[in-house]
Amino acid sequence: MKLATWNVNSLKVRLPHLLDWVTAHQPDVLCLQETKLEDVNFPQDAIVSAGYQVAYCGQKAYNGVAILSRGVLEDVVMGIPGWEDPQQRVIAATVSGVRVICVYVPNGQSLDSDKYLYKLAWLRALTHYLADELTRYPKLAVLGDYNIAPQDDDVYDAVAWGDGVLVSAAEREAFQGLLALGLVDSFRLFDQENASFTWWDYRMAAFRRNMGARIDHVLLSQTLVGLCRCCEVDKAPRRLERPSDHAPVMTTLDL
DNA sequence: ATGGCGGCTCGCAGCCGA
Repeated sequence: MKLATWNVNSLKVRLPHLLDWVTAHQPDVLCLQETKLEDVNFPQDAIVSAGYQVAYCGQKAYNGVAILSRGVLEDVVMGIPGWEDPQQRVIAATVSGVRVICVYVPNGQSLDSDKYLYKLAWLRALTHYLADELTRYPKLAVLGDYNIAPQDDDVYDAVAWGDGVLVSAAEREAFQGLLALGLVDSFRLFDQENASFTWWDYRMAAFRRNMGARIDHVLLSQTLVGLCRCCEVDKAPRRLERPSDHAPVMTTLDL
């Protein structure tokens, strides 16, 4: 079973890239973030024609998440149950007995912003949600754009990056709190190239210079860790014309 | 690195992303 996540930064603009990519890589499950579409505008027909079932929850201009699946999507849940959030950032579904949760963690903007406080509160709510989900689903995968680079080697230059969003101590503690639940960063189960990133700023030729950050992650419960065969970032779509600023991350399970 | 890009909108300027 191939599980993938991709922040597409507008599904309307990136739909051709998405259709090419699923044809080339044939993921069984693909989690999308930043669809930036109201549900009435979701390109359901094109995705169904590509052979996928899809569940989505979006809004105008910002945020929006979706799960595409080759197999039947069951028990779809939107948002973090019991935690009111006007922003559409979470969707969950069960596929072949695997509980898949797609997350788009808030960016936070800057450490002195209200958006940063929202990010930290949001991460606390997510942590409680995932703790509960782990008691219900031994096979749990949490994929998405976490907007956190967990370690210094997950950014191109930790000194230059300083103590901003993506790397601040409180955000990294929140990420460690997810791992403390028993979730594992599947990327780090395997040898990886140095300076492996999933996001590069559009500005300053950041991709060409590999000035990026690893902020998109596939976390697995212990049961799935034992079945995990590989995890890789596919940088190819970032080289296309009008790319998303994020690359897809793909984790393969022996299922 | 934060002007510089690229998405969005009660659009042509400003907000947001990361």
